[in-house]
Amino acid sequence: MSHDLDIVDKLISLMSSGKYNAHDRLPSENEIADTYEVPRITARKAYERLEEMGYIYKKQGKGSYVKDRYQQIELVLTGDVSFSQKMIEKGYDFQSKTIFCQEIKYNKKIYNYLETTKEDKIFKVGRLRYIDRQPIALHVSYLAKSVFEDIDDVGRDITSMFQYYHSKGYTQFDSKPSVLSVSFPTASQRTLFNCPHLIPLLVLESGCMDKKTGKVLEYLKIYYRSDCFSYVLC
Amino acid sequence: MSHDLDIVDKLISLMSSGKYNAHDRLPSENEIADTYEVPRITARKAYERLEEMGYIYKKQGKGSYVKDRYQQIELVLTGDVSFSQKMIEKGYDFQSKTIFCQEIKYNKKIYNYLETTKEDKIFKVGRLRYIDRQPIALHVSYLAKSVFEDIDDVGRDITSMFQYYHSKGYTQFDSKPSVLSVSFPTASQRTLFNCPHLIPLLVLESGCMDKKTGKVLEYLKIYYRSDCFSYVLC
DNA sequence: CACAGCCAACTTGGCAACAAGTTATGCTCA
DNA sequence: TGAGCATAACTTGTTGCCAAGTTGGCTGTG
Repeated sequence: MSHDLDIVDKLISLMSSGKYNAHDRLPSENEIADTYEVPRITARKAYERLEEMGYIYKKQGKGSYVKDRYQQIELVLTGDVSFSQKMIEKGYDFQSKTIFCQEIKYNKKIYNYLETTKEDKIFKVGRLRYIDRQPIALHVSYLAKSVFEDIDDVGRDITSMFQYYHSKGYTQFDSKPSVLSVSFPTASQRTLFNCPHLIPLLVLESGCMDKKTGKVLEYLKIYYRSDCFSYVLC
Repeated sequence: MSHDLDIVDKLISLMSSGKYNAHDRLPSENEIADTYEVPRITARKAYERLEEMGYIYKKQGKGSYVKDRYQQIELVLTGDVSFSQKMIEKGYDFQSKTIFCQEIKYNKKIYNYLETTKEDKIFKVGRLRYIDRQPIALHVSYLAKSVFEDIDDVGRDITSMFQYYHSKGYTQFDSKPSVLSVSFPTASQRTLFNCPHLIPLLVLESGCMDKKTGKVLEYLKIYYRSDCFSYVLC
């Protein structure tokens, strides 16, 4: 017991065990250094990590405090029902905001996925999802202009993707296989989510097809703050 | 562009874009400090973070180098087929080692899940999974002694859980709903996985029931190194 | 020329001293 | 007595210096 990561573990277990509660003041860096018999710099590093992991916040001249962790929202990972509908059904204070709609430069993977050619244009539509006014998920939909002619005009006004599909005459859908992975937020994602760097994001890649024709309508990438959710598979 | 996290982002994008490849030597801390016009301590912090995220390794007196990232193994998240079978079918160099089998102290959640009482004993069986000799997943099975009388004797010899079930007369199974979450490894998990602290773990909680009687046989918790896998949902 | 050894110029690692911010106490003065 | 200000004792934040490790080139010697 001497490395800073050991102290991180220790403090996390003390916080989750209830020894320290939300907004409690933690021991000062010097106290930590004394109790664990390490130089202050080690105690300090431990606190810096905890801050980046979203467990604590610090106030210069005052001390370090336990952060209020977000509630764990149960999220069912299936493609059939829209995200907003799921959230509203569960009774959450849900909001959604479309934050961008812009053309992307050529990208082999996405163009192949949408079964389109280099001559086509593809737009990405970003929608930020809020629960209790906190941004907790980012949906990025990639749509081809050859399929959705007016996407560059109306993209920023889309609130529900399914509604938009309906207005284009697509009424029944198949979901393509979903791929899950974990990543860390980039600078812009950190800004959007207003979150520390070391909060991992759960990334869900999927797609949507028209059931009748089999045409690929959308390539979808969803980024979830992993500290806000637990995910239920069926 | 001045914070250490911005430099982390920048370097990650340079590495993934192919500007720096595996085992390439990265600019020294001082060079980073000069190019981004920050004090060396900032450059240093950025490198420390990258090291803990598993992107780079450092050699004192020599420099910092790009780490060989693990291949992404596609893992299908369904409870029907055993983990080892899936891996072997895909042609991976797969190994499994049972590393512990011990009684746990009373824990309400697990006891309830296994539908047993405080008088019962519950054992946890830990199996570490290797691919290409690298530990990449930890399976922890919780089994009740009332269901598996000889678990404390033979627990350490179990290689396949399904085989063990068969030997007890259970032949057909139902999988309970799976819950997914993300966490960071504890000290012991870090030792087992031989990994830096900031590699997130994907945690899959599930259970196994006997199809005929509906009896809950097992509470299962699987920890996957998130940097080794991409997960496919069906 | 060949080779051994030394030294200088890099690298990362660690730490101590100082800076800045906050608070509480106690002193001064009306 | 009471209000206000100075100060001391904490807190976290920052920086710069030196130690330790590695490399490669230069130099002296056979």
